Amino acid sequence: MSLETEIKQTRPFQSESEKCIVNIIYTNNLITIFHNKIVKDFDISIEQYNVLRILKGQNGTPITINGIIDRMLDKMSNASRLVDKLYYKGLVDRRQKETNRRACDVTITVRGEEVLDAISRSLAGRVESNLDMDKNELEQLNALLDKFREKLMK
Amino acid sequence: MSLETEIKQTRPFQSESEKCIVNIIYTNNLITIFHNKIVKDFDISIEQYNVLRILKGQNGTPITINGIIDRMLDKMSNASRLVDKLYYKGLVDRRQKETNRRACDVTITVRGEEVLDAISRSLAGRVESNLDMDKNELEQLNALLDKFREKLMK
DNA sequence: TTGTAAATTATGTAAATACATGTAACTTCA
DNA sequence: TGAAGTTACATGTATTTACATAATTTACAA
Repeated sequence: MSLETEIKQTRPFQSESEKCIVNIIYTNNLITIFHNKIVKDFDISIEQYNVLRILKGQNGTPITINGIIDRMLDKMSNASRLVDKLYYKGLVDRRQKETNRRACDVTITVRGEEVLDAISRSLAGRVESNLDMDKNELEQLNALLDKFREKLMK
Repeated sequence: MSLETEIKQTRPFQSESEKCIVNIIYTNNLITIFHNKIVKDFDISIEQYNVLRILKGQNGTPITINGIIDRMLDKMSNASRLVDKLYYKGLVDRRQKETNRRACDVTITVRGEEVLDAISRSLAGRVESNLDMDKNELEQLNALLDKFREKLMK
């Protein structure tokens, strides 16, 4: 089904680039819907899940709130409060740095890793396994998205 | 700059499809940031802008709230209240249908069209004009996104 | 040292959102 | 006809978000 049909758009897109933008937004929304369904079962939000992923990626090295913001996909959220909520759920640790008492060190807890792994397994099973596209095609899609962003930021 | 570098991810992605998902989310966020900047000047939100676009696409034919929801990219939002806000800004008209008094007919006002056109011009100037990619590449990107969604929904 | 600016995070607040529920209008079918 | 179920939208409410501002610590220049 074409994008125009899916979003029930009557008029054609004015340009291929306009269509690209709408296409990315729409595809992202689909992904979000899938992700939402999955993380809801684990009682955290997508943003909280992303923070856990960042912490796991640190391999034990602590990271500050600013470091988290740097690595967040959606910089709009309030990292302080996201960490706050994860902290009260026992999924992350947070302590003042010694070298800089303004900053704080955040790490993922064992419990946090368990939850993250469970979510990742669930995601892999229910989303990524569906994506039986050629590796070539996926690489091409990634390359084109990279180029798209590069042009957009220029 | 590679996606891994941009989001400062240390570990490599586990699969090309995982990378695709993150890539789409990240690219969408960039688009959102651009769009946000632009519509803010016009004192409406992105969601409200999308509703105006849908109404404009109707070419004068009224549409119900359910019709709007059907066509919305992000079905999560509350269409009633979006229309409400646009109504109080004088950008849309809303009246009870005669054939079905539960339903309501929504149309864009002249003022609404003016605002929409101004935003579209601004977007075209500041976003789409940057996208000087080959038409071929854009078409390919669109096709790959279409396929991606198709697989995801399967 | 001391005053001023910058960095880092936390908090206050208004608005937006998600989700559940309410309400009125319509449909169906015995 | 009229009770039960459905549809279409509005509203209530708890949570989240965006944005501004505060609070604390650090850096640095005079």
